[in-house]
Amino acid sequence: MDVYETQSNFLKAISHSARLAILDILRDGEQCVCHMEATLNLRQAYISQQLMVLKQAELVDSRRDGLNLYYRVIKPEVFTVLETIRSLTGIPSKPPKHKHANTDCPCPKCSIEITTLTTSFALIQPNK
Amino acid sequence: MDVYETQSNFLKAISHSARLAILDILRDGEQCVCHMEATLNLRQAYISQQLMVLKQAELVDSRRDGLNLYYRVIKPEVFTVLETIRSLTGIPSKPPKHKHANTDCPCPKCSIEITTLTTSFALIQPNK
DNA sequence: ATACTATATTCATAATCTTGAATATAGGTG
DNA sequence: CACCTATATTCAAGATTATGAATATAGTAT
Repeated sequence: MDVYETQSNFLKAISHSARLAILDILRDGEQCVCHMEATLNLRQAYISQQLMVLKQAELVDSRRDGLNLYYRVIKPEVFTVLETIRSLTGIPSKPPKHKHANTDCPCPKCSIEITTLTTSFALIQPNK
Repeated sequence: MDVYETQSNFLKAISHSARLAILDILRDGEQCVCHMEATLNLRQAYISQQLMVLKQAELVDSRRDGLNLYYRVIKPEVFTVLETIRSLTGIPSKPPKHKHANTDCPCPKCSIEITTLTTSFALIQPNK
């Protein structure tokens, strides 16, 4: 496969608002699906679909802990790309870490960190 | 428009092999369309279409000099993105500058620089 | 086993992107 | 003005992506 093809495939994997939002969540470390669901206010199946795209692109991987699956970014350079894009599009650099946008996520990890919760995020609209 | 939307639109503009190839050509400064045509071995109308996409994304701009239109990248950060993507996809960093892949470009600029020509590039296949 | 929870997969349709073909236009030249 | 050259635009069909809905599965707990 052509080098530009390889690169465009990679870019295509992240050229999607929901996937960008997911990656942004993973910026602060692994998170379970239920957490993304609660934070992004998107249906579970939908998030799972997008996670599969990221996984196929070998950008993320998951780890099971009991009932929950924790996803994490395995190619940290992707954050460099996101930061550059952010600056390119004139979006203020790193927004405040959004560990948890609400308290609806019941996973153990969230329950613990819930105490330090402060910020909330705008919902993303599916597609444009 | 949502921030992630803005970012994904930007990414979509560059998630295309022909456009990546064009940007790569523009890495070394402005170039006329005829030059890209000769270098990439793609039809003029096609290249023009892709240039319009890049232009709409405000990634490039053009300057006329006589009969020729010279395009240049106006957001250099895009090269940072390309470099990072290159490393992400395991493609050896900057390839040799490909000023001119062949001698078929008749524009004044090419005629002058033609003397230092050495490298050639693999053709890109439209789409995947 | 049964039931429950968290997450994945399949399917169908709509929306968007890709690309070739034909054609138009703008600037330059005689 | 007539004609050439370089580049842009329009159109249409095919390919790919996005996404909702329904459903499946894997791990846990009883």
